[in-house]
Amino acid sequence: MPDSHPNPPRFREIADALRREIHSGVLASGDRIPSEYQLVTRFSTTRSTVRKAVALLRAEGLVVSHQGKGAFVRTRPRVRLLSAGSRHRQHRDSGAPNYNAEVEAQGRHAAQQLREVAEVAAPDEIAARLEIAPGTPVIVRRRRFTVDDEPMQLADGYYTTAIALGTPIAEPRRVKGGVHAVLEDPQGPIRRRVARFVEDLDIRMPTPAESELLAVPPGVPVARILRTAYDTDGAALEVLDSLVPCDRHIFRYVIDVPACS
Amino acid sequence: MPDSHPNPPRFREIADALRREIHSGVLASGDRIPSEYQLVTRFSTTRSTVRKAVALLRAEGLVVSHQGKGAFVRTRPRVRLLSAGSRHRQHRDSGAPNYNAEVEAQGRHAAQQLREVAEVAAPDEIAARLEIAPGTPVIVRRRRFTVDDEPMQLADGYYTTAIALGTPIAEPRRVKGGVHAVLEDPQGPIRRRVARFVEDLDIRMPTPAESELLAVPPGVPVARILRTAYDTDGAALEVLDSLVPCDRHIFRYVIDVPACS
DNA sequence: GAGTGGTCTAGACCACCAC
DNA sequence: TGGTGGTCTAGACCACTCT
Repeated sequence: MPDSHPNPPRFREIADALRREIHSGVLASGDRIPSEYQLVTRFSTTRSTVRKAVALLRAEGLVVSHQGKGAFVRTRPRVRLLSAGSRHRQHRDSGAPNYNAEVEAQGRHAAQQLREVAEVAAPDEIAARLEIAPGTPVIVRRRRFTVDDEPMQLADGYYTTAIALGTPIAEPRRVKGGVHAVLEDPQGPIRRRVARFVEDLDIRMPTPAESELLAVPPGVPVARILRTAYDTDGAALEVLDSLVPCDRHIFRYVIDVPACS
Repeated sequence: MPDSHPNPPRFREIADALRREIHSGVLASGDRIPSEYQLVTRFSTTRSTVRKAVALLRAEGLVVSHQGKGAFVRTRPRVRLLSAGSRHRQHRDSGAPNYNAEVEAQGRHAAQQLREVAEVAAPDEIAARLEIAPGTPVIVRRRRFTVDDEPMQLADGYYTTAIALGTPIAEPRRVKGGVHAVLEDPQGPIRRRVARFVEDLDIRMPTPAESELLAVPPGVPVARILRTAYDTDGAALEVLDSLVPCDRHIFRYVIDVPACS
């Protein structure tokens, strides 16, 4: 006797019921949700229907499932990513200013790997921001940040050859004091002051390749951040192209309003 | 003769093939992708398998499907949301500084509706930022922003009664010149200067209720932004709680680095 | 080996759309 | 009316995990 599917469809009702239990705390972070067969009997339906309900929750980032073990309510330990001009110099000893310091301040262990230093043709978006022609050779430093051994961020720094060649920035090893220290070193060859950052955030779902690199479960968006650093004359010094999983971060921006109109 | 499913599963291969066609331009923005039955014959599989492949693309935000019509490659017309302290005063005549001005500058029509002005008990997150006890009565102004009649943002502004009562902020109508003008009006009762904003972005998948309010298709993340405005003494003046669909916006932050260390 | 989630087939009915 | 996507059932085999 198929009384058919009224509004809302069955799988949605099941997902709603589970979502309520998660938000109300009946199912806490890390708990295993009932197995598919348990849900089949509880809601008296078939397995594909409960699977569709669980898939919805997975797409919302509320649960993760592991073959052979079960489906679990996600935990979201998060790191705050802070962008604040006024604190930039205090923390610039890491390659990505603020990042390491922020993480350590939250009692966790931050690390970064230098994946590659190379000379490449500038991609369009990078070239536009560095104010050079697309395809011009540029230096790229590709890094990967981890927190407690979990991948947290991919960050590629781009520099014009005019700035980077002949400096530690173009060398395939870590830069003592960080790249910004080299840019600003009053005794160094560059001697420019970072006066402004412009950050563009594009938030979307990851491609399969990206979700593998960052080990993000399905249903978790990523932020693609293009941060351009300018000197006091308004010339672009660096473009940082980074990719961060949104479930592992909270973004915080501090914006000071000048007194003059 | 079931030769079973090798690595990668069938539905993933199908999704990959379609994704390549979308990214390579074979299927352009707005194009209809092949119907499910066409895909069934093309990949010689069953309908549920191709449906699962299309569901993946939908979850990635690459396609939207309409019952009875087909599935289409998504178009993403976007508005830039700019947060820059230095331009704040130039644009503050709208309720949400910068927003209207930014949109109009991009040649589109921005509008806002005042959904409600009410006195409510302060939610925890709001209370913490306003530096008052949770549950204390506060004034909330709930607004909805549209661009070319499409919902683009929900923005609820919270104010302490100490600040708002007896001012236009607590009145259920639009505030001439915007709320910030009232806060800063040198002839008005408040006379505080907005000196700093702190924005916290939490990016996640929407709840079903939220996706309905904002008319976001599945597979599109939302940003929940809590922006606190502080005066020159560091006292909180306003907390703006907003929700924006990420596929309709690009976020831009301009951060000025002070000269002194 | 029992239990779990992952994938797939085969077929059905429904709701919506365009002709 | 025929085509489209949306939902559901019933049953199968696989891969993984735990005991």
